[in-house]
Amino acid sequence: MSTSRTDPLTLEVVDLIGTVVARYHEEYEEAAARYRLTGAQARVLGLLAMEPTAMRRIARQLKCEPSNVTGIIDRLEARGLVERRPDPADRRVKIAAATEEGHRTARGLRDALHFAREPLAELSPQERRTLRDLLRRMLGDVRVVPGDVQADA
Amino acid sequence: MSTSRTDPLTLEVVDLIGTVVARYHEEYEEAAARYRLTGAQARVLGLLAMEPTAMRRIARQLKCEPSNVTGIIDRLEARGLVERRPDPADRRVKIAAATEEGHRTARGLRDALHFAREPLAELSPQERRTLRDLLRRMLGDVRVVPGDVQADA
DNA sequence: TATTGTTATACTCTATAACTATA
DNA sequence: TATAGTTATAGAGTATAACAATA
Repeated sequence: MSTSRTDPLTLEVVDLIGTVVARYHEEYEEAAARYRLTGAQARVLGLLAMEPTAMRRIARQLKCEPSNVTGIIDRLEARGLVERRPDPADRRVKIAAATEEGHRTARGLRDALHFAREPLAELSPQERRTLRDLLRRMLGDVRVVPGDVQADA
Repeated sequence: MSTSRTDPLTLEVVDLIGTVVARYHEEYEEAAARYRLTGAQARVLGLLAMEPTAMRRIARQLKCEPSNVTGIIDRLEARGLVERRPDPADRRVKIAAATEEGHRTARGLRDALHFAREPLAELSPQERRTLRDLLRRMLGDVRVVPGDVQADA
């Protein structure tokens, strides 16, 4: 399989994707830094701005150990961006939720992500559709949309 | 500028790119872990497998402070994957280079990166060309190819 | 017993500042 | 004096193991 590994065209596309990945991260870290957040903190805040989430579930979404989430939430909570709430249904679980200020920060963070807009603005709607379709096929198309549905675990 | 920010098509493309970025990183970390390397170590080893490089330059390419490179190279050197050589031209600089085993590891690492091949294999040559052109335009086309030419500093 | 979140510990990456040896 | 690499230090993310509270 994959006779294409050394094919120049494939290599160039791979290289371009690498560039996209690199630029995406630069911009993400930059935007986070503007709010004095680390990448991990910004990522978690973004999650919580979508939906209050139990610690365990945050760990799954971050693909890290639950013990790490404690510290990240601690730091966000110390800055008033997040709060821990008890789960009425199960007294073992704690649900982390963005505060009002947390939501404001998450909004600002999202707006600061130039990458999401500027480069794509170069492309016409038709071209964006083409890009979308190619990316979909590249990713196998089996994209579970938002909620993540704990397809992990 | 950017009236497209809330346009569903653009949002979907942005989301797809986010998925590409996430998958790319997962695979990278996974491949590195298979060789008991951290992401940073794998990245540096990859660099050095291309070309022996002075400490300062490694820092620029990693976009981190030079002091951090010392530790990363220390750990790679302790495992026999990298060695430090003096620069005949300037006795202040040290040049890090991959050892034979370092080159072998870098090769294995590269081969382990399925992402580079599998997903692209789904696309026909014509589609890959289209994807290449779209990505090029998206990235502004001003891509300085490999060598990095210390376009930073 | 099993699970949730936490604590304790250790390692790596990161930035900052001060140091050394060259230049 | 300026630069290359290092050391020292501190903060953050990470994994592992052990623990309390709850299920």
